[in-house]
Amino acid sequence: MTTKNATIKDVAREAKVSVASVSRVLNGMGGVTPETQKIVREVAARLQYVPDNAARSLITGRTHTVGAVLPDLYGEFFSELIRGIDLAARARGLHLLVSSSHDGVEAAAAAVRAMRGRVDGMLILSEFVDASFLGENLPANLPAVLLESPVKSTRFPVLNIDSRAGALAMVRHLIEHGRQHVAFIAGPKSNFDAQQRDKGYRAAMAKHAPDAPLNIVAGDFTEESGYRAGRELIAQKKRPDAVFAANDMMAVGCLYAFKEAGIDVPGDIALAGFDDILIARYVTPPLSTVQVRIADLGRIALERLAALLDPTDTTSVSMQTLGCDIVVRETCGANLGAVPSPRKRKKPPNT
Amino acid sequence: MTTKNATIKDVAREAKVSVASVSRVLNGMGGVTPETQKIVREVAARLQYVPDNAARSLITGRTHTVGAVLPDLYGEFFSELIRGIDLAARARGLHLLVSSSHDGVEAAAAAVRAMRGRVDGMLILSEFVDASFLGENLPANLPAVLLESPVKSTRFPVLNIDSRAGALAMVRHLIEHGRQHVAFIAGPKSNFDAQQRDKGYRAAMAKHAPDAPLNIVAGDFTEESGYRAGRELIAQKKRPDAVFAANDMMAVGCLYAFKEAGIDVPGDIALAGFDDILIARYVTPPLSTVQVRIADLGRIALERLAALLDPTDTTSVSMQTLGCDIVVRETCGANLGAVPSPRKRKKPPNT
DNA sequence: GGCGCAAACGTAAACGTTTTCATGGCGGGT
DNA sequence: ACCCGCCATGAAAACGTTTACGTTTGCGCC
Repeated sequence: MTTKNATIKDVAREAKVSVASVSRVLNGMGGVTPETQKIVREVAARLQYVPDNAARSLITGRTHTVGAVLPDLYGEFFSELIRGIDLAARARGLHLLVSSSHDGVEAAAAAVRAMRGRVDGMLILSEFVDASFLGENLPANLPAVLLESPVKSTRFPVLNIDSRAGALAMVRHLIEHGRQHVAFIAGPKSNFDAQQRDKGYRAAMAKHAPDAPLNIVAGDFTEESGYRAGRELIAQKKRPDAVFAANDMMAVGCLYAFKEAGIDVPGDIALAGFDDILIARYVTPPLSTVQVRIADLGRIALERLAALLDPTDTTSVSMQTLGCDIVVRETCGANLGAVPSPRKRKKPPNT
Repeated sequence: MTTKNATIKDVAREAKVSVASVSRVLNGMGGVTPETQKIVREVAARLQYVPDNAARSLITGRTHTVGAVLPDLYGEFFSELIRGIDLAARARGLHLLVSSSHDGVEAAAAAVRAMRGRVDGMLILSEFVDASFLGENLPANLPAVLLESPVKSTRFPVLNIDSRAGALAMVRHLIEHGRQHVAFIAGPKSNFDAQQRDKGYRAAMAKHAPDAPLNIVAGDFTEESGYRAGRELIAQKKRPDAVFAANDMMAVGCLYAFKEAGIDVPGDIALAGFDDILIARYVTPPLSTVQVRIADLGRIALERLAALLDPTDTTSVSMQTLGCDIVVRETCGANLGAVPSPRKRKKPPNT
């Protein structure tokens, strides 16, 4: 009998009760005699009955699914993010519909629209999303949480990483450890995080090294651009004694440029990045950086969305910001006594 | 009017036609006058009508969604796999429901069952899945494709990475470049890939270095275990002149052990890993390894599943194996003239 | 002008649930 | 003994589609 899946009616017939009672039992609604419950459960198990989700959500209007709309996903950031979301979703009995890899505003809009009726709410991380985008594409009454977004909305919670504070802390740390001229390798102008990190750099310089000149070179988050930036910094007549890159990949590229030029890190120039990607611990010397708890970001985003979905929850829409921690390794020069040794990971990597 | 979404009936009423005609127009079934079509489309657009997926799939039995059940995956493998799947799914107008992070057979079973009625087919990658598991948990008639699985089934296509061949090629490569005693750091015994790599090592030794003894030390895919294995190998009275680790993380751990002991890599001992994780290029010296095209794995898996879903497609159920490429960097000692320089990545890392 | 046929269109059943409402039985309080 | 209310249960409506089938309409042809 693998040919047809059992329905609630089959269960009702076999158990000699009505479909209503079966539904009540299986949903734990009460109002059913223990004996009846027992029979129903037995029959359901025997027939391998599993409720049809389509029918269920047709009538209830709930899908128990949330959508995650992400940009072209690549690497650690997104795997960690999804991981955090997935874990939190599972804990709440929610399913996760992902839609990643859309690289333009059109693709993002299509992704959002296509989720209509499939999800109870959405998590959106996209640089293309602004207020008007949401107005046009998001179905009415569909809750959504925005990640890493500059939009200030009263309709949607926004969850951001406090990149600015992280950058500020790192630059201050460099200065407090004796560096005077801290240069900054910027990220793409259109990127929200890049902007925040730029602001953090400027704020730290203004506050803690008001006499030092700002020294900002362009970058685009790639290792290649970090390498170019590194060479550019070396060529300056007055070299900086510290470099803060807007992300780790650029810091790594910069590190290679310095190595190539025979510059000692951190002796001649200190270096720091942002993100704490896995590679950071493995370059030589290990890279000091700013850590973001990405899985937490995903988890919290999902929790906020879940709160929106829960009618009994009355927490108001708001904006929230997640702090980051600076991770002192060797390139920043503040940890010279450290002994390099194999690092333990919390979990085994997967094949 | 953000309060209620329009239904097909609203459209029918406004357009002064029946719901059947609206359905026909919107699904392009023909049998409708061009003028009527025009009116219907206009009204539908005006009301922002979007068909309800639940109702639709209730009646058609199709969800246009595929499920991906994955183990507790970390890092690159996960993100690349999802990436490949997602891209291919989008190309076919399919949605992707992911369920990862289940670490036991019970969790896997629950994940599979919960997809019942939500998906048209599933992609399953889990060490807990075998024939009896599928029989018990997979709903009848639900197509599925198994990834990285030892099961031989006539009901499901299986898609594997040819880890064995990759391992064999790498060990042969080491031997062909003058190494005699190649040691192997094994992975977890229960892991399918680890088993395959073990077999590849044995096969290569048997064929290309029949006189050399097998030298296998235990590991569990963690860096930590690689480090321990490295120390163990150093302590052997007759040290190997090459080490092949079953994955890159262990190779990295081993590399640290060798560095700590003042052993020159690849001068004294050559080293190679498996996976080509991002870190491999960044350790010093860069790690030679075996590359797996993970995104391709995901893409092909989805394509096979899509073929299963398409009733007009008659390709028969079968097993398929994906080759891997060896990546020669510096630790294997076959590329001594190489100049370290910043590597370009195809894509910028995110954030 | 009547007949038949095809095209356009409408009616209603069906999908598998949840949920409202009605019904019957039964126990307890007066 | 009677009535009231509660509890377990069942019947049926409702959710929004698709689609099989029936009905109308227009048209050509004898």
